[in-house]
Amino acid sequence: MLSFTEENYLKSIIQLTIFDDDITEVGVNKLAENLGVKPATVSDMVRKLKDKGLVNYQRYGKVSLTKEGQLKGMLVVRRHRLWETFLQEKLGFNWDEVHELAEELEHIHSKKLIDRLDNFLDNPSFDPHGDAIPNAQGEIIIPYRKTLSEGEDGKSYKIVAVKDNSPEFLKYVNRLNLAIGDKVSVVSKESFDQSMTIHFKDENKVVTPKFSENVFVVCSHCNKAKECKC
Amino acid sequence: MLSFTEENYLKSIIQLTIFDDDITEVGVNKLAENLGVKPATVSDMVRKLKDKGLVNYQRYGKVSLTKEGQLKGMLVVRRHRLWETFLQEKLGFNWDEVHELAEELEHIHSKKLIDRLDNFLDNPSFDPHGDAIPNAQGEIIIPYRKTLSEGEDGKSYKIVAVKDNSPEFLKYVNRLNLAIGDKVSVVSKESFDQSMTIHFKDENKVVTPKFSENVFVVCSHCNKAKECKC
DNA sequence: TAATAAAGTTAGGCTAGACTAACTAATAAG
DNA sequence: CTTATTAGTTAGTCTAGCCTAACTTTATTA
Ligand SMILES: [Mn+2]
Ligand SMILES: [Mn+2]
Ligand SMILES: [Mn+2]
Ligand SMILES: [Mn+2]
Repeated sequence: MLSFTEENYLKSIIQLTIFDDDITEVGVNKLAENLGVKPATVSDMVRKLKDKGLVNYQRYGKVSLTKEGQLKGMLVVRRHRLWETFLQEKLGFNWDEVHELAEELEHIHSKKLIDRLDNFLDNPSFDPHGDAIPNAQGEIIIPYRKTLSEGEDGKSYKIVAVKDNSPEFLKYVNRLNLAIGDKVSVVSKESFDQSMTIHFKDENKVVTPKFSENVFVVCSHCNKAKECKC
Repeated sequence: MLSFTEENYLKSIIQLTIFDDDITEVGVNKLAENLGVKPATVSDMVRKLKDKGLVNYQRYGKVSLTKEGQLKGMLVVRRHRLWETFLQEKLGFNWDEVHELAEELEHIHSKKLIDRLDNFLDNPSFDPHGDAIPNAQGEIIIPYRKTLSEGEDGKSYKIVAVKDNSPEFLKYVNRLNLAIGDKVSVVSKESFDQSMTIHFKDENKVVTPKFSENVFVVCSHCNKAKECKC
């Protein structure tokens, strides 16, 4: 049975590799920063995880997940995202509140509990932030999405997810009166500073790249990001 | 913020004092046994809890809860019993499975979460084992109950709770085909070994004191344990 | 290619929460 | 009232997970 800490390491490695544009390995310093600990601490732990067969690693090398490490990590992600969904769907929490609570709930191990929760929620495919929920086998299908910042002038998009999950960002999205599923069209892009004018709900608004780079979209007509010929 | 361990100590002290026939203090050895650790460990921790103002204690003395310790402990009990209720009511777990899971869930602190859970469950008064659920202020009303072993010949009772919460005991109750809310009448008591013949669902069955001492009942007519004149 | 910077490791130390072994205080029995 | 028993404490040790400071390896850049 893995400790909270070990699970958080695996989850962090997943975020920095599998979930980050198909990079397959990550350095100790980056991992340390992501986990909010010092590199020295990660050095130790990563050796421990290697001894347990959860990561591939050798001195001065990069870290990646083994098959088993990935499975265990994905199950943490599964629990996290199912609890987030529960908190929003059943207890009425806002999408900017669920992450923090899920950080605790994700460490409750019972497979039976989590599979029943899944069922209770009608086997959701996505969490409140639009992120895919891994299945009970730890498999995940991440649909291809692009960021709003990649959008083209005049085209219409549907918001499917957000990259940044911080309460600050999510509350800003709330204030803009936008949510997952909403449609926005790109009016114009300013090449000087990457600011963008977008149109939604009968209004034009200017957003910074900090916003548009953190919003995932697909074509509002064909629901695709790649290979859209609309 | 209290650690898991500290919370477990407070909960344990509650169980051994407030919930155990109004005894008000408990010794280090008993506490150690209840927590599954050695007395030396408890000696240390109890001093720490005293320094934090959560227990009354002095060297070689007994341990009891301060006002604050009792409040904090009762909130753990509240969380425990609400999660047990959730697991049974919403996720369809059996009453013999919920305790173990609640042991983990009870340590998730968010007040907002637990109050919303309470609301989601329609503010239940009792958990799956018939135990009262403390309110958000840590107050609890424990109705007066007697054990089936105290029952009188020929009288009819309603099962309101169980004392032993172990899966073994609860599964035995299941096999007897009994549950909270069921009516049983006492046919006869054997003074030699305290065995009891009880009648329910058109059947007579003999039960040992190990059973009858762990089942709480009230009069099936007036719903009282004390002052019943039926 | 040599110097410098960045990345990563090691050694030693800290705290929480557990343990064992040896001790001391309180209580019960004779 | 003295002794034996039980209850409780202390000292020292261990592990997990963190830290800092000093060091080493790898990568970058002149
Ligand atoms: Mn999250
Ligand atoms: Mn999420
Ligand atoms: Mn319980
Ligand atoms: Mn219970």
